[in-house]
Amino acid sequence: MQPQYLPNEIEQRAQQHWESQRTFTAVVDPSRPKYYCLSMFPYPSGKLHMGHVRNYTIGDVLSRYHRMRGYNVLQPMGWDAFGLPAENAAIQNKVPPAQWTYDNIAYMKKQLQSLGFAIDWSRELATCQPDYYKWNQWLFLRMLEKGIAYKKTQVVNWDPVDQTVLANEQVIDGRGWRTGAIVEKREIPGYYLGITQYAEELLADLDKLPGWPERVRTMQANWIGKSVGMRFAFPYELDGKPEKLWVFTTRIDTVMGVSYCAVAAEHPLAERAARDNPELAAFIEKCKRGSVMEADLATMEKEGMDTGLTVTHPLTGEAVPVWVANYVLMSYGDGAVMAVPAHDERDFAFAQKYTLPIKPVILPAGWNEAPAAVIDANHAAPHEIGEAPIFTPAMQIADGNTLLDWQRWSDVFAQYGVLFNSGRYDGMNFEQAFDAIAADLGAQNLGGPKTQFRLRDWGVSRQRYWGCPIPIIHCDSCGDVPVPDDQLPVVLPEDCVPDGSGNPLNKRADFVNWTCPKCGRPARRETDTMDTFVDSSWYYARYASKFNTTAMADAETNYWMPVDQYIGGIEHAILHLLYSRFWSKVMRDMGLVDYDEPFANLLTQGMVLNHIFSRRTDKGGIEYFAPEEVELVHDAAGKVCGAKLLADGQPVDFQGMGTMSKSKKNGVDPQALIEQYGADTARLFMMFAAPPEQTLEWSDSGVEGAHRFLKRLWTFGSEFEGIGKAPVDLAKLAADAKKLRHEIHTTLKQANYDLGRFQFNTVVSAAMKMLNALEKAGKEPANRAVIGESLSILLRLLSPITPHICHALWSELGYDADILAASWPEPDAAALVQDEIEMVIQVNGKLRGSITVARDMGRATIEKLAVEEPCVQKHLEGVGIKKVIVVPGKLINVVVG
RNA sequence: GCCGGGAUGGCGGAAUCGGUAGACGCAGCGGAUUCAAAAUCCGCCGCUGGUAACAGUGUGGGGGUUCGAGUCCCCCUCCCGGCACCA
Repeated sequence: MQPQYLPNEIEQRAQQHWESQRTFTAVVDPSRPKYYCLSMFPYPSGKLHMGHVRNYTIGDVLSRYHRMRGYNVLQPMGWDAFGLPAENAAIQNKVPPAQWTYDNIAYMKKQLQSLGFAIDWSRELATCQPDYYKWNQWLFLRMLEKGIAYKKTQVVNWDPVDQTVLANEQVIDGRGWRTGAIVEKREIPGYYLGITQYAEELLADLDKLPGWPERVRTMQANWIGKSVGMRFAFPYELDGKPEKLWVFTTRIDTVMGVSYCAVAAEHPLAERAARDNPELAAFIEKCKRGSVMEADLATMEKEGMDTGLTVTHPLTGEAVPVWVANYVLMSYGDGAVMAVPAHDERDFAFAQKYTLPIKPVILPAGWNEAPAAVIDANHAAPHEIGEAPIFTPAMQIADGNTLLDWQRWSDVFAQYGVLFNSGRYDGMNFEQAFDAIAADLGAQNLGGPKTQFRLRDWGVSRQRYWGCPIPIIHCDSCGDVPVPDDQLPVVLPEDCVPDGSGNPLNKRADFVNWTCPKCGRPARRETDTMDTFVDSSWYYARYASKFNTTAMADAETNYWMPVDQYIGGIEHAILHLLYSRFWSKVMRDMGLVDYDEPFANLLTQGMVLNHIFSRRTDKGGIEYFAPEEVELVHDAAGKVCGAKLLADGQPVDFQGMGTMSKSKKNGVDPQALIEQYGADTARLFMMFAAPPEQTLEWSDSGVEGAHRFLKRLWTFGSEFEGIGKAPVDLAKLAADAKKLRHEIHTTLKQANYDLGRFQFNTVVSAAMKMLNALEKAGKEPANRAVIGESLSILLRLLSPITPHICHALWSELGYDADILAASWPEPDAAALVQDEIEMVIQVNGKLRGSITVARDMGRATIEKLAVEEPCVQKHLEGVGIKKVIVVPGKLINVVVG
């Protein structure tokens, strides 16, 4: 047996073995439980990075582990092949996105194969292939028929220089990334999918997903954002006609504290008011500038302007002024809100900025009389910042010289409680007020209770080339006509080269000019393509029906689905996972599949981070630099404070740590690592670095150690060639052999527990501990029986993580032919028991010593022995023993004083 | 800004139910081997004081609960992920 560890040779041989045996080809087998293990498919960006290695190694460990436990395992792989980076590459290199994408797939597939993943490559798919996206189009048409898909206007980022729609990612500080032009919002028509029709089920079914991390379910529930409240109207008259301003609130109990209403800039009332108010028109224009991103809107300075119009409070009949506010979103609810400054932080700040009245209407808890006065912020000087008063029942609230502090104000006023200042609703609690006000509003036909969701419908139209064509034909006489099923797929031409100025499909006469399927006259084909989240919303189901050319899903889909273990980055916690859940439910309701939820168990991998460096371009755009092109500059404390580009020595901006990605050029390619140390070392190192769910800052220090361990394992194993064939007699063992066996089995017990909770880093340390123990134990014949058993445990335990070396050692040492066919090791209960146990002694919770006691020693004896120890006696001077706490098998705490 | 998560030696991390903080590695230091180096092997390794025994101190910061807190509760800081057209 070769005494040297030669990873390249070992790995090639193992991979050839698996390929020739078709080991990982999955077939339906009802006699075994199935285990569908799926890692999120990659975008073919060019090369793998460490985030991929982490993701796919986790999936592979779980696949191989379950296979050894007797499951029928499917682990497929494919490519999320449509998307923006291919168009960016085309702009830069003038290569068609299709060619760039297929080249990348070929390269990355080779990389994945060299890592030895147990993948069924026969089911490989790429979402840019017509036989895949045909079914996107087909299901889209079914949704259109059912009213789940529909058309309305959408707001997009518009670059006025390039005359093109920009993705949020392409907007840097409100400017186009290439042109530096200030981005505008623009309304254009687009298709939407009615995910809100499923909001209730998507929320309720989170309870059916106990195998998902709690945090992901919480994030999804918050995103769906169910709120029960009141939708009601403020009546008004405009241009001689009676109208209603509809708003939604979850705090109808504060309605008597309304001091104004705020509407979005796009609200019809705002636009009407701007007609004869140039100043307001200018303000509305200003609101419409800038990006459409919620994060931008939320961090914006809250601004507003009085429209001069008023509406009528539905319960008091008082006139309520209407303001336009940049923080009100047209896309949420009715695009208008009632404002109660006394009980809402945003309204509170807004009211002080524009000196609007603040009227508390909820009596603070513990108060039994109303505050002495209602605050009148008109008397305040809102721009002077000072200390807010602490309120007492007897105190005058109005303070002419103070800008009130919300923190302190809300300590008193923001909670739920009993109403005051509210006329006939005084003295009611939330529920009573809700019911009474609902009745009063209902009687006037001005609204009532409503459940509202934060979730919005899913806009799927993209004004981009490299995506799945939306199968619609626009006819002047027939309107928007769906492409007939027998003409699907609408195939995307693969030879276009985008240049950054809009969708090149618009310039392709052979694509655009078509005939109307209804009337046969000349018509235009839709050139918008679908959001790439559509592609990734059902690929997991297609792996199962991969070979079916006549149906989207079939019986095999229902055999493999749902995915038993889904593994992917935490960044997908909301969008991708929610869209996939929605899409599954739509497919179910159309009778295509029989499951409610696509992913039974979810493991969310933490991001692999690396340094991000960038520089502003002359035009105001942004350019990124790879960490290896850059030299770090440290401050006195050794912290990174800046960086220089090696090429020109000029400074670049350090943007902190962030997820490895193509667009930020901070990915680390595993290729060099694999070539130098082998795939097993790369896999072992990645699993050892941190537990899977944890964020990981990239560093290659420690790779040497992982490699060293594998070398030691090989060297140790090479001295025991054929040991697997030797008879094992565990009946009579010497004391040190018994001790070794105890150590191996307790370590195995811990490792199996850790595998069950996906903590692979400690499984690796368990394997290291086992090897340490074996090396220490001595190789004399007396120990050989235990060494033979231990090595078989160690190799099986480690094989999901480092399959190649374990495959080779397993057969060289003479165990069965294929380690993948071996059973998973379980600890022997007899080896776990110990006759003596060490217990720790504390005095007042401080560690002072330890004693060794017999396994079955009684509590009283242990207490007595412990107290007699010199390390305890030392601390008894001048004090008495109050009590003694004994934690069986662990510690004794003597409390003195 | 909102939602979710995180912070433990010089570094990555461990500590399962509130019970020995620092497992297992990396780096470092000392030694063996070697003509020498690499590789390998042995030993030390939180911080402060001490030759040592030992003592004090220590899990982002502040407060609390407890015989006992990295772990539970309250407040704060910083970092990461998401915020609907990056995927």
